[in-house]
Amino acid sequence: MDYQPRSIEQKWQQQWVKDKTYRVELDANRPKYYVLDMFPYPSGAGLHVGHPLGYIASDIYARYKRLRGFNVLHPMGYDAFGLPAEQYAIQTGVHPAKSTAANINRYREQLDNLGFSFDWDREVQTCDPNYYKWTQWIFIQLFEHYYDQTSGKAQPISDLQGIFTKQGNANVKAATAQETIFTAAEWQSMDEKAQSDVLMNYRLAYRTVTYVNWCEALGTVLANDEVKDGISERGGHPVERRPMLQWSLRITAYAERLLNDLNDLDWSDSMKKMQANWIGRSEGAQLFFEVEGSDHKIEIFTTRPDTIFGATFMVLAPEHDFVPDLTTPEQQKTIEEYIAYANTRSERDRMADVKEVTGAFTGSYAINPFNDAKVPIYIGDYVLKDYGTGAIMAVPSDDDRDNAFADKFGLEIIDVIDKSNYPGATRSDKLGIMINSLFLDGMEVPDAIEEMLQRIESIGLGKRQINYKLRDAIYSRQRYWGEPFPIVYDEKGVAHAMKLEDLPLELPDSEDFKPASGAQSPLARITDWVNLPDGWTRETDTMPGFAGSSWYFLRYMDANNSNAFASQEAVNYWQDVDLYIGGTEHAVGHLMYSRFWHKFLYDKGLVPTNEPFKRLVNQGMIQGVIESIFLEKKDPQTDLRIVEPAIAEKESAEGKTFVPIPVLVDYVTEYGLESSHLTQVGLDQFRAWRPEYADATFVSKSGTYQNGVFTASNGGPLKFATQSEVGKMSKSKYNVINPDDVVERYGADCFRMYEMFLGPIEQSKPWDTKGIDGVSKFLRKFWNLFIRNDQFTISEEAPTKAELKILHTAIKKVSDDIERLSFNTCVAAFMVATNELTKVKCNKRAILEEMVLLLAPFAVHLSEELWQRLGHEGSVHHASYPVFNEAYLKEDEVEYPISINGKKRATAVFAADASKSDMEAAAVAIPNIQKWIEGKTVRKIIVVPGRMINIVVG
RNA sequence: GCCGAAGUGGCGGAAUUGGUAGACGCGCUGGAUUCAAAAUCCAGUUCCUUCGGGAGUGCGGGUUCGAUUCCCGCCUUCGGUACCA
Repeated sequence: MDYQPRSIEQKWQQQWVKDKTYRVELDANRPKYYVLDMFPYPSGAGLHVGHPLGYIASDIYARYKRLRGFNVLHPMGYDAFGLPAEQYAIQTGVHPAKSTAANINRYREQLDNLGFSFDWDREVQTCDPNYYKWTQWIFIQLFEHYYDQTSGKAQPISDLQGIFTKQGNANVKAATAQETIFTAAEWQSMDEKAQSDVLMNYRLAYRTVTYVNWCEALGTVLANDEVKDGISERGGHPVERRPMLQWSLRITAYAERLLNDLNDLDWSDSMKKMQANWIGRSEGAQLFFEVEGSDHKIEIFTTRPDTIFGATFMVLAPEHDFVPDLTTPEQQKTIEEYIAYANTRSERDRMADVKEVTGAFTGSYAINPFNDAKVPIYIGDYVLKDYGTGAIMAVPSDDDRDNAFADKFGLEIIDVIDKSNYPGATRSDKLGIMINSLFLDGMEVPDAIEEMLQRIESIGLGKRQINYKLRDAIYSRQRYWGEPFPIVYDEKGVAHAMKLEDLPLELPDSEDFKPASGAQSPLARITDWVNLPDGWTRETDTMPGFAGSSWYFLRYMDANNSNAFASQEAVNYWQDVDLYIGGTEHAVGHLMYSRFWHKFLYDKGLVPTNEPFKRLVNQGMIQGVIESIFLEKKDPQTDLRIVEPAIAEKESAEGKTFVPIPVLVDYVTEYGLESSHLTQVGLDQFRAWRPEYADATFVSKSGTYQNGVFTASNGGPLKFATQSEVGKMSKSKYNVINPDDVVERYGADCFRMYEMFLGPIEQSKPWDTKGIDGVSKFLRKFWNLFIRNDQFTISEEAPTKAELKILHTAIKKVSDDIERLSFNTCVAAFMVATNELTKVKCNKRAILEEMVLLLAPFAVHLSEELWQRLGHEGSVHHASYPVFNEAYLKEDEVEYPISINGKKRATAVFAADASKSDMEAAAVAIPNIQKWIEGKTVRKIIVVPGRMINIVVG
């Protein structure tokens, strides 16, 4: 009766589906627990062994909580709208709906293979109209609300219209782009279009012209978090800044709450820091500089009002509205040339040479409000249009960039801070004593900042202000495969939200999904869909990838509800996510947007909690080994074997350099692979293919490779040498390992436990099958505890004290470690217990039954099989967790390590209740210890009961 | 540059509150079993050693009876971020 994982696993997987074992219902009598995984984007490549790492961890935790009596919500779904499916469609002509459905099926098979306890009745797919109906609905809610700073929450736009009609906007404190103040009479005299334009400045979902990240290759705009290093995160295409009419979400209205509420979350510090950095709060002053000979007042933001006497010039962003007016005729040409130059620079170019400052003089001068000094006004692209006010006062003495700019243009530098008391302080540190600053002279910098803030406010020059790096989220995509906007425009171009009863607005089925050149969405070409009666038209952009994922965790609570995004009963019961497991790559995108939407729904009273994810854990990546092979040759001169690493070149500032490869291994024999598993990736370099990609043929300068034989063009013997490095698992590196293959060979229980055994869940580590045999051996050993003479045999005898100790040590260790998500040490604890039980030949029900329960969250199939063989009717996964009893761990005697000056020299066994003085005396008497004390004075003896004894001699 | 995390045997890693450093597993060595191999089982496995002992958790210092753990200063690696005024 050998352990046969595959047949056991298939049997139970089918049984669980039949019995709906993992179905979960709202049950007000039981406490809830919500364990969530970040749902996957179903890509064409399928799951590799890295994906399930987090899913296994969350599954173990969910099962543990279930055994502990919680009503556990543990769902799964698919983030199914988005760019990759569409890119694939464009390349192959396969409709995204088709390829997405096929990918989802494949993911489901792979997931099912691993024995997860998901309640599939709650599955969501973001591309399903029944789902995105509510994505559209939430968007409409955002559209129909504004952020009222007085009440500190979102309020209906209709309220705002009421206020405007009665009193204008002067007293409204709101997150808005509206600058002009109007009276009630003025509001009433506006036509519908004008009123709608004003309201747009208040709505949480609004449409306006903004500078956006335009990606020509993808034919769409991207959100800030979808752009990395000036290129698109998806595909790596160049991105440029461009003004376009776009939908945006006013996430900045929630910046302060998004920042403050991080404090109460059980997230890693680094994750909180990442979000805090992204929000980027800074305190300072907003103030105005007058311009000589002009009515314009330049508004600036500064965190260093103390340095204003050192402000020797000003810099505006090249796109700043005042630039044309401030440019003098003499400087016209220079400025135009500079703006043209700035426009040609892509984001990537700009980032590539950050150290290089560029700019141009407008010819105009501003007046320093505190000393009436005339300071020249420049433009420069190191000043960003959309941060602060797009204009700065430049203080070259205390800011590195301003300093570089002053150097380049030969501008005056006035020292205003004496840093001599602070050696090592850098230019931008807020340290030192004010000089050359009239009334500030002699003050410390922090005091000077406060003094200036007060003066600025008291003379009405400006006010204190808080600025955020966080920008509003650009919400339009000029793509096909996304949620259509539930927005229609009337003949005057006024945007109207669709009514709930008309939702979902389904994505029209079209084969014409390629992005258009220019900024037109593919939907714009489906004219009979776009054009409505009476000259009304539909919005043709679609929503971005983060739309559907910003609220999916709420839908799981009541996934099939057609009257609401989820019933209030369900939302009030399930509340929020207790444990959320997923990758760090979503640190600022998905996690920020979800928190924003959740807070908005909270303001509306639609969800009971202020934050969606109480505890967040980021699982590490499982990396692959990237194996490269080099040709090994004989050097004709020295007759030594050499490796020619023609491809191992490094590009650096000095040009290309070649790196010698130290490894000399005959790949073919060493790894037992066949040479047909090689493919050429460079002149003399090959990559090790997995068997499923076989059939390589190539011709190179060095020779010809065909049918597994390499013939060198210059004759001579050839071998392969390999070099390996650790990196991301990716199809292009031929290092993807499919979990199905591992499961086929070792079983799903072994795969699950091995992934956990690899190391801490939060750590990244390379996949390495070397250790899997250890886990496989353990499972067989555990199974064998139940087998005597090839028969399933269980003894009803009462357990011994020693056996109970083994069991309860395991119960304590495993449950403590599960609580702190330390699954690798859980597996070790199971191994220890199993080894010990094997040693004492224990097959008693009283012990093994509890062990099966303990193991159930990990080896989900094996434990179910054993549970049944032990004679139980229901599923082990609906049983209850073993109860730990401290009494079984109590020892009569304790072994103490005895140290001399902190170094262990001997051990001694004492009764558990031995007194300190007895132990001291006995310890000193031990011969081995005597030897060390001899000729020295015992100064002190420290006895930590139950722990150790330390003798201090001198 | 800034922010964050981490450096422990041949390898993955353990040590939860400052208390026996190296649990557990892989690998390796020796043995049993076998015609033989696989599998299994048993023993050993941080390094050095004159076999008394000595050294040892990235490096240098400090606090402590006692430091992988706390403090100060460095080094390295990996993530994040980047003209944010």
